[in-house]
Amino acid sequence: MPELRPTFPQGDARNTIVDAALTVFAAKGFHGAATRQIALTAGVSQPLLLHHFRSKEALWHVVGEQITADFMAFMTDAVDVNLPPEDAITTMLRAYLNFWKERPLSFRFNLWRRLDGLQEERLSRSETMTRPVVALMQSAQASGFIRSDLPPGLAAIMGGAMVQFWLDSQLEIRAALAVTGDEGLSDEDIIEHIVRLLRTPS
Amino acid sequence: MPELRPTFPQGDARNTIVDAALTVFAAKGFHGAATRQIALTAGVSQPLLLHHFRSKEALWHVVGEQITADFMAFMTDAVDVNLPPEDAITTMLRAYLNFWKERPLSFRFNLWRRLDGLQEERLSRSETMTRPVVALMQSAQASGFIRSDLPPGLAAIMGGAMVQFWLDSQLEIRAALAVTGDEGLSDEDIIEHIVRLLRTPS
DNA sequence: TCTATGACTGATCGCTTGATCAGTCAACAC
DNA sequence: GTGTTGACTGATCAAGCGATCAGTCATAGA
Repeated sequence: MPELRPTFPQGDARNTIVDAALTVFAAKGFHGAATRQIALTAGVSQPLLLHHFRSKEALWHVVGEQITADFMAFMTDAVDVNLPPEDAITTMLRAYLNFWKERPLSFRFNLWRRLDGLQEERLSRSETMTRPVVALMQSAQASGFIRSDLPPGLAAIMGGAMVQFWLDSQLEIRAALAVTGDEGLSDEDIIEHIVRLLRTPS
Repeated sequence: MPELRPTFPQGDARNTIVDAALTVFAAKGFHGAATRQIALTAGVSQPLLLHHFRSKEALWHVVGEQITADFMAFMTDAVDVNLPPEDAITTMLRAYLNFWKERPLSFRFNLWRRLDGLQEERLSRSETMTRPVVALMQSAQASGFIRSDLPPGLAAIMGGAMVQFWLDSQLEIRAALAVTGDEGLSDEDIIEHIVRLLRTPS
């Protein structure tokens, strides 16, 4: 017997909407995205979207929270603080890079979020995400691996800055490298270079 | 004799509108900003805004072009390639940092622009801005100042990435530094650290 | 079987948006 | 004067927006 209306399993429509929201928000930002377009992308009616989420703003918030949660879970899983410092740092940078690389929509959403979000929210989120990295740098410095003339907080930040920039501006960077004929750098090359900059000179 | 309508010198209203547009665009991005609010900020009527600029998009474009032009002029002025490598690089980083620091609105506008803009436009703009820096790094490397295991294009990019990140996330960075008690880093300290990372280890 | 709950939609509301238009007024050329 | 140009405004338009509401239908507990 044919069903006139597709019956989703519980919570399925909701997830579909969140996915569609990520797609549209990532492309156009909060103000550029229309709830109607998100609903269309998800294949549901626009009132349904507002049935599951109190408002457009609430939906935006849910998408962001999910990304943060995914990221934290992923990093917690990937980073092993018991590895020797070089491996621990390399692994962490690689995990960071891969997480966002595999989620270009989430990455772009986060860029929008940084501009739209409140300063305060931004700060607490950043602190949560930075604290374990700082601790890692600190112990790697104690063991002599990270150069001693660099405050560990700064080492964490600068490593992150360079990976972030590579993710954000890969096309531009390749253009800059092409000027001197240094094309074809891989993700792994970049990580190697970053670690070499941060470690104690031999 | 009192003038019922304030008579601006030629082009004055236009400039006032551009200034107001920078303020509102920087705060809310393209889609978040309303032409009425820009006009209100400028103290003129909204139709006047569209009299001077064909459309909201055209105004956005003019604001962006002006920022790019200002930046290029400023950097051309500030950078002296005839200085010894260390001074040249330090001067350049300092100029870059100061330019954006003194223009927080332009800085924020540029962040929006990177998300809204077309990939293609982004690429050509970036190349114009990066090329002289790469050349500088190249000559600084030839003289032995910049570490030889770093492609000059990458040195330029990583220096830029760290300054950019410092500008973009100063609050977060200070929070990260506070974890290990390394507060109170000045702009000058950051520049010193960046140069030390890039230079040939002694 | 009756009732209640909740996912879901079409129609529509009130508002804001970018843009247009008719018209005013000052400045300037002739 | 006369005419033209261009800066400028109030009124207004059509479109798009987020949100609401009445109503349908399937499910589940009594």
